[in-house]
Amino acid sequence: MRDAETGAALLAWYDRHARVLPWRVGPADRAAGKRPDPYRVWLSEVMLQQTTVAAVRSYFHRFTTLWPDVAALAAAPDAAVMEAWAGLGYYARARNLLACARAVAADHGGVFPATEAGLRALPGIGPYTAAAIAAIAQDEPAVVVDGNVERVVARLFAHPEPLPRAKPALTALAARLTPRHRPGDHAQAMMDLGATICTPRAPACGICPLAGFCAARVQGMAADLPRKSAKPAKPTRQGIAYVVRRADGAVLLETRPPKGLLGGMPGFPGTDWAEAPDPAPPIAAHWRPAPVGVRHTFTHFHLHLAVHLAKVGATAAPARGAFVPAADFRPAALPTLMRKVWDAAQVELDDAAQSDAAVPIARNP
DNA sequence: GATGCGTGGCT
DNA sequence: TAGCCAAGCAT
Repeated sequence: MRDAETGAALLAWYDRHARVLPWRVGPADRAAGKRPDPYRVWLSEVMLQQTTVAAVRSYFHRFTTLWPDVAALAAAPDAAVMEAWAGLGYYARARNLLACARAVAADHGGVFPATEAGLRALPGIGPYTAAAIAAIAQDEPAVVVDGNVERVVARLFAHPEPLPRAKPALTALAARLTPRHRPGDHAQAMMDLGATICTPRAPACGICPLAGFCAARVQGMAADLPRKSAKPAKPTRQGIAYVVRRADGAVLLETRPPKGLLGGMPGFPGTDWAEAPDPAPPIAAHWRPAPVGVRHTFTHFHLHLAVHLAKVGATAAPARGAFVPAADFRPAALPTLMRKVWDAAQVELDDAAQSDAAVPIARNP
């Protein structure tokens, strides 16, 4: 087979074209034997789960500035970590990140486990992330399989089986290419190739270092692989978000339940999100609808929210949530949906002030 | 194995 | 525009 030859061509390409990323060790340091910091590799890999490099950069910088090592992160308050994660999405990652940091600090002497199996046992570290840390930070010949690798090997071997059923077969194919020498660079090379050349649509086969090894290219079907089984359509759900300001400027917020959608994050009280939600305002007040609502799309449904506004007196007692003093309220600490709600609440009747996130209620069916 | 879980960019 | 997609994990 030409597996070894393929791997060599990939590493040769990587040595010339590796992307410069804040969590990577540069070529000179790598040649000098320097390994990347497992903490930074772990943090970046968790942030990169289902998330683009462009979105991760500023968050990675903020986290490593606030918490330069795993001990510092383990000692951070929950709310500070959730706030720093606000806007990045998939908030279970932030909860597991903190749980993992505390487990490493408490149970492993502040040092990440040296093996893939040890890493895999930590919260928020699944098969991909364990393999990535083991390969990149610890030079273990772990088989790293993410969406990029699946796509690259599906094309290299012209594997026609649709995902997710093809996952085990693609993992076996990826294992054939994984070298014992420089497995971390190999893994990063596969992912760089998938992100920049072997892209989902319109792959740049003309400049691909593996073009001569690619079965799909020979068959003219690279752009059609990997096949994917059809996904169900997203339903649309409705709801009302309630924005209450007290006379002193305090804002009524509640912390969402620790699990589930936007779990553990702050937000405005509201109805449930359903086809026919049950209106239950969190406080007695004179409510008026904001002139614009909010549209937001989650992974598995579209959401249209009406925004209802009220001002209340200094002694008003809410049935849900708690008033946050104006000085402590930061919209940036909210998940994006709730930031859109806040933006909509600011629009009042001034059309010129409408943000991109706010749309006229009339457009919400 | 299927489902739930965010967000922003791209076509 | 509406859908697709991105360095997945937990249950």
